[in-house]
This record gives sequence, structure tokens and C-alpha cells, in this order.
Amino acid sequence: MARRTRAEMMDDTRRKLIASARAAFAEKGFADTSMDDLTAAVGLTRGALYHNFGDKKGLFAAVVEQIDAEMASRARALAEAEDTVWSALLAEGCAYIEMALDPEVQRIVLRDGPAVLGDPAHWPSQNRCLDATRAAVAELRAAGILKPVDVEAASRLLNGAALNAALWVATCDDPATMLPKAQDAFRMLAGGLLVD
Amino acid sequence: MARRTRAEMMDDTRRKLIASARAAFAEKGFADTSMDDLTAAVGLTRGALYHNFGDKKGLFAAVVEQIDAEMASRARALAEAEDTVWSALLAEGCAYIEMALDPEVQRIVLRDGPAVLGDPAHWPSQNRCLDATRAAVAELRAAGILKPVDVEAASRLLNGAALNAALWVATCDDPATMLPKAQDAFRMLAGGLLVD
DNA sequence: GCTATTGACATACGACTTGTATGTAAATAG
DNA sequence: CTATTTACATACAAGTCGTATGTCAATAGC
Repeated sequence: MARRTRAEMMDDTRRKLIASARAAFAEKGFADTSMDDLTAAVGLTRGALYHNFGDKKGLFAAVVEQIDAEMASRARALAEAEDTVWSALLAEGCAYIEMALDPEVQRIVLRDGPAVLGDPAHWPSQNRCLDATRAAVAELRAAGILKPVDVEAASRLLNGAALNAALWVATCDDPATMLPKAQDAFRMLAGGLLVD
Repeated sequence: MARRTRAEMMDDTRRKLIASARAAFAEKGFADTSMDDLTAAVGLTRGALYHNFGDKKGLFAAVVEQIDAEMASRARALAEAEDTVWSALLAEGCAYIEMALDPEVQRIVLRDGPAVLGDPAHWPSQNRCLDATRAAVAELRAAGILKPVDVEAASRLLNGAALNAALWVATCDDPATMLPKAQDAFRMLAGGLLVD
């Protein structure tokens, strides 16, 4: 078993590169990260990088994909713990706000992501968090719990509100006390969608 | 009057550089814009650029400042045409959504801006659109028209919702029909802040 | 009105970076 | 056991940014 097959070696290489890139991108940002440094940090060269990911953006996209999957997984877990679709939607939004406090999420997904990869809605990872929100909104609309609002529009607005709230909380003076206020405001706003 | 004073020459140089940069950044984005091309397009060199703006980010910041001021001015004009503070707030948000349809605003302010300059809340231009929203929310809160929500949090959420809605509308298949839906959804969400 | 100095740029230079083209050694195929 | 493909490393060319230096016109001082 000491003998490694080629596929195993490549997977290992990819994992190492993604991990190194994730740390570097989070700390220095996309533009200020050198691929020479990034690869050397795990004992490789840019040759491995271009072979596995095509270019710098390709590696960045892989990192975003990984983080995005983790976020969606966490949001889903929290939403499933709720007992109504409505409370699940609120929980998702609040979870999103919390997760965006993570410096890695902020810098890589929220700040550099759009500039490097374009609008999140067109990412291959499809911004899974948005997908979850859309599903919940669609179900609530069908059940007549929400006012006759466009599902896509409402999902976008809810996610956007949560996202920006998170960015603000993360960069304000006192995140600990502002987080609950932001989440309160989010629930209040979302309540505007409910039928009277 | 053919004789130009030095201050006039500098102002003219700055205007030319900002105009050229605005076009280049909007079309190719910050990262893919060369300062050599940018300056040569108006008959200058990078020397003028570094002398007047310090570095590439400095010029970018000046462009953002200009666009931001234009947006705030327009939003203010629309808001003042309304007869209540509440409708003015809604009008501002809807105006924001519309303005974000402009490719220049999208690429420079919304996409590249945060990546290059960091969180908009910390920009020198202070994101004037947000300021207007905050002022309106504060007034409505004081008048008891809104539920007891944190002013800063609510302002952030409203602006974030509008912003993301705009990004979505701008990149969707049929912006013309989606714009009113997004604005409807925005008004509905904002209604969640009103006392019952 | 003449010189000295400052200001507004242009030019030249060095240090990096990215992407590609080529080389190479190991793993697989036949 | 040879041939070929794979998974990288190395070498190279092009382009970019920031700075250091040069230059000429505009102002200041006497």
C-alpha cells in the first residue's frame, strides 16, 4: 500500500494545492497571491498548478467551490433542525449572516469572488446557499404563506440582504453585539413577505 | 485666455485620466486594464498618473468617487420628488436597483470595487447611497413609523437587498420584465419594517 | 527683467508575475 | 520488455507595476 497509483497522487496534489491556495487567498487576497509562493509552500511548482487547474482562476474557482459546498452543507443542517419551512428560511438567512463572519468566506467568496469569477449566480457551484433559499421561498409561495411575490426576486433580495448585513457586521467595531441586531432586522424584513 | 495656469492644466489632466480610466475599467475591469494603455489613450504617460493619483488604486478610487457622487445625486433627486419619507425611502431603493443596471456601475462599483478598495462602508466616498438610506430610516424610526429596529442594521439590509437585486436583474435573461418584479419584492420586504 | 526654484509631467529601469513551451522520470499499456 | 502517456519541473518570453531620475515650463524673488 506504500505504492501509490497515479490517480491517488493527483488527488493528493490537488488537495494540497487547494489547501495552500485557500490559506493564501484568504490572507493576501487573489491579486496579491503569487503562484510560485503558493505552490512552493506545499513542495510543488507552478507546473503542477497549470496541469491540474489550467490557470490561476481555475485554482481560485476550485477553492470557492469547496467553501461554497461547506456553507451550503452547514446551512442545510441548520434549516433541517427547524420544524416549519418559514422558520427554516429564517434560520438559513441568519446562518448565512453568521458564516459570512468567517474571514475566509468574506475575502474569498464575498470580496474577491465576484471580481474574479463574475456574478455568483453564474458560478459553476451555482451559489448553493441561494438555491436553498429559492427552494424554501417557492414552497412557501405555493402554500400561500407568502404574498404573490416573484420567487426568484424574493430569493435574491433575501440573500442579498443577509450577505450585506454580514459584510457590515464583520467589519464594524463590535460584531458580537451587532450580529443579533442584524439578524433581528433580517427576520423583520423577511416578515414583509408574509400575508397579513 | 489661451495661456493656461498650472492648476488648470493639472485639473484638466486629472479629468482626462479619470475619464479614460472610467471607460477602461468599465470595459475590461481593474485587473485587465493596463496603465500604459489608459494614459496613452489621452496622450499622457504613467508619469502623470503616479504624480496625480499615487498608484493604480488611487486612480480607481477617484473613478469610484465620481460614480458614487453621481448615483447619490440622482437618488436624492428622486427621493425629494416624493411627498413622504417612507415613499422616499422606497423610491431610493428602487432607484438604486435601476442604477445598478448601468454596466459602469456594475463592473466598477459593485464588482471590482470591493475587491480593490475593501468594504464599501469604509470608502472615503462613504457610499453616499447608504447614507441617504440611513437618514431616512432614522427619521422614520424616530417618528415611530418603523418597528424598533436597529437603524444601521436595517439600512444595511435594505441597501444590500437592493444591490443584489440589481445584480441579478442586470445579469438575468430578461431585465426589462424582471426589474419591476424586483422592485415589487423590494417594497414588500421593506414593508416588513413598518409597525402593524 | 533676470535668475532660482518648484511643479508637472516623461523616460528609464528593476523586480515580479503569469502563461507557455519544453524537458523528464515514473507509471501504465501492449 | 518496449512504447506511450501522465504528472509534474524547468526554462523562457511577454507584460505590468512602482520608482528613480531627467526635463522643461511656470512661478517667485529681487
